[in-house]
Amino acid sequence: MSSFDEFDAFEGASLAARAMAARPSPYLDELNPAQREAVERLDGPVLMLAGAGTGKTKALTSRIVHLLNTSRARPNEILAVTFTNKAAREMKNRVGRMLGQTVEGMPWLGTFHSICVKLLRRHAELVGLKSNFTILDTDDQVRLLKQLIQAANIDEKRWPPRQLASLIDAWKNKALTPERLPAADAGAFNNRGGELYAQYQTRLRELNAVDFGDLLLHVVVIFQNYPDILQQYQRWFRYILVDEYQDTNVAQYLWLRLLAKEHKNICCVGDDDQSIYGWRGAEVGNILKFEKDFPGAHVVRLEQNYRSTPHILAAASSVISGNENRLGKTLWTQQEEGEKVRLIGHWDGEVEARWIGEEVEALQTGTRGMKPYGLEDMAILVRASHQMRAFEDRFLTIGLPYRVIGGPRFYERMEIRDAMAYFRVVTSPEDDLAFERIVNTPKRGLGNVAVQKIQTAARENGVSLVEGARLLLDSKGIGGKGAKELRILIDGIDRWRGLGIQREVEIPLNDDEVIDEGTTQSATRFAPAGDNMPHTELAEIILDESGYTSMWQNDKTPEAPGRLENLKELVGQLANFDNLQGFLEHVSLVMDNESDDADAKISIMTLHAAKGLEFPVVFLPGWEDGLFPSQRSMDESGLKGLEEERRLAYVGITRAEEVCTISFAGNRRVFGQWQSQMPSRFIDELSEEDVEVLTAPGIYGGGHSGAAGDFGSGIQDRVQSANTYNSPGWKRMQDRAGQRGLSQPKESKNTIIDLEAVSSYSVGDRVFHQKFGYGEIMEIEGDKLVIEFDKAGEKKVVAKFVTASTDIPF
DNA sequence: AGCCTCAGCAGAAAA
DNA sequence: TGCTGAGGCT
Repeated sequence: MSSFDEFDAFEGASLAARAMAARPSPYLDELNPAQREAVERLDGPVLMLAGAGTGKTKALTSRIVHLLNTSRARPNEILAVTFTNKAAREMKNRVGRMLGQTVEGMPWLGTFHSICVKLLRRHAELVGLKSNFTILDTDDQVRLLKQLIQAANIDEKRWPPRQLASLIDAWKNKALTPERLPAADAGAFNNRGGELYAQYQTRLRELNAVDFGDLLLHVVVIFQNYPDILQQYQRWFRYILVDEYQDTNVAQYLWLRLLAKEHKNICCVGDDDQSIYGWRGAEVGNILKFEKDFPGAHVVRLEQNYRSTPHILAAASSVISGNENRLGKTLWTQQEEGEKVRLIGHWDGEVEARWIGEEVEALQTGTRGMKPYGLEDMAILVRASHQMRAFEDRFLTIGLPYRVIGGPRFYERMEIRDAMAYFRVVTSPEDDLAFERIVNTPKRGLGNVAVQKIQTAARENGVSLVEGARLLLDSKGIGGKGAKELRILIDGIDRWRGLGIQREVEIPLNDDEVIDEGTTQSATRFAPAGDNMPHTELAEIILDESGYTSMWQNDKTPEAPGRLENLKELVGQLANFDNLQGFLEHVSLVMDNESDDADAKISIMTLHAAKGLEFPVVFLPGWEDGLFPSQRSMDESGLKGLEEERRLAYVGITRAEEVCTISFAGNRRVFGQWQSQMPSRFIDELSEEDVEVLTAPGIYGGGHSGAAGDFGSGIQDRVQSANTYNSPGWKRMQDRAGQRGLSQPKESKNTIIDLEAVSSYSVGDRVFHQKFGYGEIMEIEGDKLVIEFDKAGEKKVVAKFVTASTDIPF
């Protein structure tokens, strides 16, 4: 690592010749001067400091196009890394669009992890793996660690496997192998951390498996231990581009520095003000010390914002200016003035959700003196996911279509993981974790005792679990119904393996992947299915014959049909791959949960999930000290934590294009307990001239609600006794509250009563609801139905959200 | 083996 | 409050 200290000025001479063949570059005319500079300064280290909404992706993609257009590099000599598949996909698409062709020829544009998989498959043997290693996800990782903790006789109550998993993850993010682990770290986890980490790595090698952290770590280790291999890649990648540089961790940083050492043409794009993943190992320091790390670095600031109106931008700037360690940018815009950031306080979280629901409907019809907005133009961004529930409940009640972004990912669903485990058992004989997962799914009468026996048999003979099970059966070490079922399963696995047998052959790498010109490289790969059974068909056979499909067909829970749908989708996706192996890798690494559902719905998501997105209308609820900024974050990381929370606030505000509404509640129920809290300190930091304080009719407005009167005195008392809160927003709110405006009914007037939907039901009907499952109608009120759900209890739901059901109540 | 009850705990989350 | 996991009961 220290060998990096000299990173001298670049040499671009040999490349200048290539630039001779430059073609016209119309895309340059579409850039502003800063973007243009970032695109045209191709040689040497460049740091592109791109503020929110300043056309970062445009600059980045134009730069790639420019590299190709000026013949500085061939498509396969450009390394372009992103964090998410979504970002990689977008870059690919945009470059393709600009070039007017597909970018099949950019094999090194992808996520850190997908690129590392590619590298690691080539050199797996250097870290004791085979090139067809399995990639474990967090769940497998935790199950494995649990076994190790149990074997080490450690109380897993006091020392939970999850905790060890995150420790190991953190170490890998810092590029610490077990050997390099500092004593202080090794002493973590009841003094057994280092030991367990080493055992875990050994076990992974035995299973021919890696976890996500290994993908980077192994490659870094290979680069560090095999200079000749590193050199090959250093030479090959003439130009390196990195997106979201502020999110890189130590391992990624080392990886990049190693690769950039030869040509020194590295362009990192990022925004220190949007660094919100410190808890995930990201080092803001990486971007802050870029100029030191890469001497001669050129810094370009993109400061013209094309997204938000001036008030929104100014409010965001005023908040972020509270942070100390910043590189500093001044965002500006040419847009016209627009709305101020709107601020409103509520009595409690429920009132907040109700108010936002009504406000959304008002904005749809344009009754706020603004143009009407569609639901797809609006988003609610929360700090913690448990805040979402209040909105879901409310929106379900008033029949407002919404979509939650971020939930469980497709491949994290139980049925997908089960199906994949079956495929893994068939394709990788050593995959014990997969076998453990499916051995009793569906139920085969193979419980704990049976699995223990199989494990013992496997261990004693030094074979995999499948082989252990076979031996156990042959030696009659297991009997009864379980034995019969186990035999059927083992026979099934043998048969499926036979059906899907892939010819393992040496085939040359694709031309565009060749790294070292001159030598022909090849790798052991699985040939595309030729005379074998098509793998889609094989997949269906596995799922059917194992009884997995029928398990869900016989399942009566409301989720079952959806799960079968997902399985169908999974098999459908298979058609896009040459074989099961390729598919498994795709699912663990690439498959995400993007719903292409374009229906008009308001989006609900966390602030973290919102990074990179933008919406005309944004709601930012829950700005209360303790929730946002999060108490836990401040307790654990002190000022650093607070600054990251502040950046999160900045990210939130800058998602808004035209209307940004911040709100807080005086009281909130957290884990069933009522808590009252102060408005967020970030509210004080908003520049007064960019904020308009709203009062909620019907809440401040007096009238019938008992809570109305309480609000003023309750929160005021707390605020005055605390005597710390004197924000401009708060003072104005007090003034307004004194005025006692008009009272208005609390229920929305804009909900169109869909009597047609109601009239098709009567009391006693059985119905089905997407979220709550089956239930019976108890009462009909207007356009709403009171339904007693079998699982979820009594709920009031808008009629159009349920469908008639013919199922029999159990 | 599988259902049920009770205790414990609760964070943001890419690959 | 509501989910998860472990252990007890049938």
